Amino acid sequence: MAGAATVEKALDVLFHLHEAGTSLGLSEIGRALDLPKSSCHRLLTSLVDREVVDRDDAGHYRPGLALLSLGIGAQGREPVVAAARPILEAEVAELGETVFVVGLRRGRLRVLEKLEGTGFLRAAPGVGDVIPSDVTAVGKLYRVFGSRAELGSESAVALDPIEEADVLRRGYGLNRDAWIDGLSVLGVPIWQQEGGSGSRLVASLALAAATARFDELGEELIGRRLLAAAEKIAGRLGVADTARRRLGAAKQTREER
Amino acid sequence: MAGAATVEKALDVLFHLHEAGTSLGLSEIGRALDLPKSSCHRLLTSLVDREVVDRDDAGHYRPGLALLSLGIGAQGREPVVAAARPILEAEVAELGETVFVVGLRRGRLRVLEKLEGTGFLRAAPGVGDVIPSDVTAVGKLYRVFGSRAELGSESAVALDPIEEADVLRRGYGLNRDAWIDGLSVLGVPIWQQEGGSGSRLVASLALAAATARFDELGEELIGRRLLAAAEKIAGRLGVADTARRRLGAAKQTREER
DNA sequence: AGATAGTGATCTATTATATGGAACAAATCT
DNA sequence: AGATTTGTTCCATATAATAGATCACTATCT
Repeated sequence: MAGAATVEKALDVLFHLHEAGTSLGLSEIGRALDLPKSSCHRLLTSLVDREVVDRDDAGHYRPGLALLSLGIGAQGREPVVAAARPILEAEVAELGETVFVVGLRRGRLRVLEKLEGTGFLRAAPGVGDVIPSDVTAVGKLYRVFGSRAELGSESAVALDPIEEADVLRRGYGLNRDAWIDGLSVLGVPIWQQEGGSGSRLVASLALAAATARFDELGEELIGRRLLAAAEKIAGRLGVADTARRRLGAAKQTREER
Repeated sequence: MAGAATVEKALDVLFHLHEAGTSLGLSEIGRALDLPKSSCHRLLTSLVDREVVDRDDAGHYRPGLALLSLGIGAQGREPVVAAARPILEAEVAELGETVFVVGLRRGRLRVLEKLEGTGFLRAAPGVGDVIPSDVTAVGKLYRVFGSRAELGSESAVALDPIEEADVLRRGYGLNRDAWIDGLSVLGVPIWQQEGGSGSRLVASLALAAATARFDELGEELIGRRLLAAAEKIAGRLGVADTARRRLGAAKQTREER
């Protein structure tokens, strides 16, 4: 891939700071990424200048607050987020547990929006995070409903036929303690109507709760409510304009050559 | 400033996409930033590869969702945000209007956290956004309480002495229709205790409401509640460790030379 | 205290990398 | 159908990134 090596190094630094969790010193970063201190310093100078990276009083570096504007902006451009928000609010108010929306981007599942429940155990993915596609409820959903080869490499491993049948019959994906122990998740598809023809899986709606609390509510109730909520979101989304899609498709095929 | 020119160009592209609001084509970006198409293409390749920029089906570019993780991560590292969140929730529940926390970063005021009220008119700054320091309530606050020269160039213009006296007497900054017409904002300082000695202005807490609704609640009530809330946040923040501060100070003075 | 090892910042010659014009195929507009 | 605009690829040139050494400074260790 003919990219800009310097830019990729700068992004390496940025993501390393993100993953580190704590503020890092210049030498520390250089050692971790195998970059000379001087190179690191130059990259960080530019990043700090745009507030993409923040330098604290001690001279340590961490991700900067300009990323927050950029990130919120990116989220705001996802139509499904705007459509889902009031529905999420209603579900959280009713069920009291965490609900979130997941979308497929570049073969990976990303949390597009989340609203936390009122329970004590709020363990759930963060907004913007990538979640695994093998063991999760929404992952199963995409493997059944998503068009083949959309999902990354993991999708190569086909879903257990029995489980696939279950998903098709019920209309939702289920995951009990497989992803995170003690956490159960139920995910339903959000279908967007397309001009005339069929409909497309634009995102998934999921509810996560401590397994005990999950059973208290009951799988059947949760499934029913979420399916209804997904319908409402789809209604608010409206019909997608299928124009200007052939161009992109043509490009993709050419790239795959 | 000896930075990495290529990185800065890439950031130019990213911020341009952010500010544009809509998805942009390659030629469009190149024309706006005065960059050759080939250069633009190379920069975008790297940005897309890390999902910092997203390319839609039509081949148009927009800020990517990886920025959301990075942004939320950056926000999570601000101690004042974690301390303020439950307090914000309580205030919104009680008053029903939008409250937000603003911090000073690199001489500019940035919205660190926001919780929207239930009213119809929700006009307010977005999380991560920069707000002006001249006409806003929190801007006045920083010009009175903040140590001199902390704020950028705009602070050079001193605050009206009468207004300054008002802020000192009441303990809060006020802004009626000056920033956005029809919007009134009241801001109070959040002081963090420092080891032994004094205390430092770490952020500001503010409430924004339509002017009519603002008067309905009453300036006196809002001021009293917000000052109390700021105290609570300060209490949750604890005492700052003043260690490892001299190093940074020394560096700053050298840079100013 | 004095010495040592660590830090971040700065400088410079060398080299590798980004540059940007031109040419390309595809697609949209007239 | 022709004209224009799009995104993409190529390549010689010149610029910009590189990485090692050095400097100023602070903590840490005898």
